Amino acid sequence: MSKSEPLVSSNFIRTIISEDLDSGKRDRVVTRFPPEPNGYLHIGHAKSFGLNFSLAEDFNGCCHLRFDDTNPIKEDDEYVEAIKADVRWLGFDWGEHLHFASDYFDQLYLWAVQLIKAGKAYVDSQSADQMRENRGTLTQAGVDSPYRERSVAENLELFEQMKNGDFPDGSHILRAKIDMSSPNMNLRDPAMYRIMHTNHHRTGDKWCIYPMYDFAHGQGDSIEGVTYSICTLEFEDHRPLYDWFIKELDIFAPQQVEFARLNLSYTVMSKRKLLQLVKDNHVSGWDDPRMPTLVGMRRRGYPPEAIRTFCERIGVGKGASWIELSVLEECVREQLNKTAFRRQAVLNPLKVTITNYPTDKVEQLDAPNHPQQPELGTRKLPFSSELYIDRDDFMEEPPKKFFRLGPGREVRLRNAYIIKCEEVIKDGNGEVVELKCSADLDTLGKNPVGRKVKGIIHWVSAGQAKKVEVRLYDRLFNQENPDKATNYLDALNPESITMTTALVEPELLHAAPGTTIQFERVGYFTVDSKDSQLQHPVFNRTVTLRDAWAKLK
RNA sequence: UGGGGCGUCGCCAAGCGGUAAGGCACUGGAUUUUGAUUCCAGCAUUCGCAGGUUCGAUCCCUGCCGCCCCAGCCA
Repeated sequence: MSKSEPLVSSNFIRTIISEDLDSGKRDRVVTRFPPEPNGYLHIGHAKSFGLNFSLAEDFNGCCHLRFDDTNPIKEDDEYVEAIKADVRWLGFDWGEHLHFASDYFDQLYLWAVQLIKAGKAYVDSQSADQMRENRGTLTQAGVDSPYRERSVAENLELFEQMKNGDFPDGSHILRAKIDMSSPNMNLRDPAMYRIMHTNHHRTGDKWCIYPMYDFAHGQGDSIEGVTYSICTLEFEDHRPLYDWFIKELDIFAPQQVEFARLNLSYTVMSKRKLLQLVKDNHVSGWDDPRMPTLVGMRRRGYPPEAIRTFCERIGVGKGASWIELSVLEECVREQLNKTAFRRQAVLNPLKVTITNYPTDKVEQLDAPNHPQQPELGTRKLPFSSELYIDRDDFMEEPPKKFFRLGPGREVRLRNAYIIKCEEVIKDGNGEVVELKCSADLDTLGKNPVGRKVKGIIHWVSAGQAKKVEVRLYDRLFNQENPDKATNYLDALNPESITMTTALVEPELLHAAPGTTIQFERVGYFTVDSKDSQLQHPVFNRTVTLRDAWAKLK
């Protein structure tokens, strides 16, 4: 594999694979993404499956999608379908390789019997509490279970009875016989099978015993011929157990490789916490645009290409890392800047009357859909004597660096004329309610001679503008790491959503759900796919534009 | 404190014994009918600390220090 110009930076996993391929230790690359179907995928999962799928792509191998459905009480088909949709949305394809750990339940059972016969597994009849007590602590060896030396025949019979449903949940458990004094807790006779009289989303009531992760994962990898089983750091301690089962069973040996999971500033990634945000109505659902879930980001308007770029850009390592939100946002802007049509929208209107423009005239100006891509065409922009501009673009007593509108100042109306503020009208409370301006009607599509006008502001024509609902989203949490708060819920940003109405160009009323538009000088906005109705679009702010002025202030 | 990992710029991250890539952020400056975009420039004499090996060490060795993970019949 020689890449003339590496698009992505190298990482330790690529190095391992390249070396294995060169030395002949491996002759192909098979990876897998193994989610448990118990919730929605988030951006952290995207890092994981992005890694697995692109590794397979780059090394001409393949990547399987396998559902690790070994714990029926938490799993559901709803999640299976949602996960498949999310992986596809990001543009990855598992081809024929859609698998389920539950496909292997028969084989796993046979292997468990094999280990019992070899004296490597036994049925323990201690309670969960007793087992915990006898496991010892981090610095103290555990003690053997009183049932550890049961005969093979007795273990075989008990295990069979477990399978047949003769025992209630929790009464017995199958454990691997390894070493109760191992410094690695995972090797202190780990559980292999537990009794659960629960209906499984795929196998129904065929089974009432289910394998644990440790007795299913590596074997699933082995059955599928996975060469690299890439997982997160917390499984490092499980690797000796992973290898132990493979060795004792004498089956094809995949290699487990661990990398650091993603942490994104100003958000949380744990499924438990995301679930709580949903359940306690801190957000509107898994697909709330503030959620770090893929469904949430999709609804927010983040393009899949941006998320893929993000996953490549952040790299892969073994150190617990925190990625700044700005990295993600920049990926989103980068993608949207290339594709989003430009439109004008006023979020906080201030009336402007053009005193020297006929009151009954409506002019249809031509404005480009994209200033850098003329091939994307133009649209008609209505102009009249009554306009709205954004309040932020006017200051009665502007500071030196402010080059927008102020009394006696000139400014360019984007895509239209240069105007000059002649009069400021206030209401009884002293609040500015209207600006009377004159327009230089000789400045359409050209600059005036003899003077330079630096400021450019956006606007809409009052008579033609349409009112739409706009939701301004901001980070969900106030703290970079919400877990540093006593309770992460205390770090919730009370201003993570602001509802408002905006005045927009008329034709935006018909924008299709899911399309993203740049409101010039404001940000990117996506038509909400859930709450928008015909003639009543709801716009989600996907991300703001970079704002040098905001920094100057 | 037993075991397993990790420490390279504010945040990520290459580098694998020959004298510190890149991205984000930040700072200048140019172009611009988005204070956007684009462009150009700047941004670690130094790789947690202290020793050692070597002609030469971020890369090897030793010892400290700091951080993360593990005691589910969850994954």
